[in-house]
Amino acid sequence: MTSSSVSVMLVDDHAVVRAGYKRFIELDPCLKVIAEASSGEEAYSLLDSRSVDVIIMDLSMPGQGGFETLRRLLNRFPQQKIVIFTMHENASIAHQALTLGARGYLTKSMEPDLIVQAIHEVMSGGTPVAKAIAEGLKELSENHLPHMELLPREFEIFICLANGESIEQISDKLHLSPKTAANYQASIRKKLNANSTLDVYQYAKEHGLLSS
Amino acid sequence: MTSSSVSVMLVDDHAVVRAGYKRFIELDPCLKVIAEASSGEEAYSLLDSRSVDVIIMDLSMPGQGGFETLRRLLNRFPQQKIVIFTMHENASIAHQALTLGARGYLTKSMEPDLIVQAIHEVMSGGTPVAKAIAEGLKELSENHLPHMELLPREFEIFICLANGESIEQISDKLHLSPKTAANYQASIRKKLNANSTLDVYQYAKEHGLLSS
DNA sequence: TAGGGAATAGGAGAAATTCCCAACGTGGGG
DNA sequence: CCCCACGTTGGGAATTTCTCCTATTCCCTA
Repeated sequence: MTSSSVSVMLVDDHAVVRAGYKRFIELDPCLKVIAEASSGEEAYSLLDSRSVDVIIMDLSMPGQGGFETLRRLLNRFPQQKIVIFTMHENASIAHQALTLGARGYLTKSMEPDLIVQAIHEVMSGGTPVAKAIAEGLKELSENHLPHMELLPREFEIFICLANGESIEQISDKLHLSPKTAANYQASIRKKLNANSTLDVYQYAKEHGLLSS
Repeated sequence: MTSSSVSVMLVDDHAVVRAGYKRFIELDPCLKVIAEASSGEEAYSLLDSRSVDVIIMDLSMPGQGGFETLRRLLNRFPQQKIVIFTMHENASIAHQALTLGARGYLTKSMEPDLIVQAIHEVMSGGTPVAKAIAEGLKELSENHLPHMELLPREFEIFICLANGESIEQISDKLHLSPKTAANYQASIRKKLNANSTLDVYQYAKEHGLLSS
């Protein structure tokens, strides 16, 4: 069971959105929103003067963004419970956030009462993750990321593709028949579960595989 | 018509966010939120049974997206006052929305009380636009970027493409023949001087036109 | 009321993609 | 030493997608 009173800080750059959280969170008498911040920097300095049990934080914020904020907060306050609450329905992003130390990953499309529930879960040591995201995370299975099973040449061509090079440019550069390059592209897409050039690009980007 | 009482409908896919609007809007006794919808389709059907003075609508929504919703609503109810309220701080997007017939363009980073003020402005025939956006619009009319000469429909599809949606997804979402969507893609690529999906994506990214 | 621009979509040919399969080398295990 | 497994390379054929052109419809405006 949870403690009698849980203090919460909201971090979101949109005042209107914070008001939305707040309304739902305060429906639960155990929860108290005792601070709000509209940026990572603000959250950071607020924590100097008062501590809170849980921080609910958006990822898309002006300034140095959500990830950097998360990193800094946890660097200074390693035990701080921080739950991400964002519009990004993306398992790779969630994975990154959780790897950095977030204690939960909720999305704005969730039913509001699940948010309250999630706060209690965090307080009792759990790591609430939005259902759709949890499924995505499972698929990703860290040890066996899709791009790990690309053959050497496939990987090489994958990087070219992710950098926006065309089949023709690649086949030219690597002295391959355009056919071969196209065949590689097909098998790469299959292994990465990508249906388009953009998917390939985004896969690479999400996994930090881009040269640029 | 004096604003003794103004009826408002909120359209946003995030319940939590709607709660935020609502709290602020209802601080003004003249304004009454009499309906909420979480999608364009829902808004559309709600309007069959009741009319409202002003619709406050987000642009990023699942299903048929904000632009398509705007287009359809105004097609059916040409006089309907619709104000966009979104996180997109981008003048190009605002320009498109206003061209389609939106009566205002507000952003979620605005001071909440300005939203209330903007509703009154719309009721008296004005077109409230977030300050930063208004400045951006001015600049846009002075410069001339390739994407400015995309037709409304082209622009809409361009945004979809830049977000990685396939021709099939787009034609499905917008109720177009795949042929039509493909044709749009061709003319978009021509106008933007892009040769691939990735080029389109990168153009959008460089100009801050992406949803994510 | 005629004209023009926008939206929609079909057709034909070109291009890209996919899937299947074949050839070739190389290196390690029998 | 030989053979086989596997990575690499690409051809062929069927399929899908893309491009360019054209046509239709609708709506707005002069």
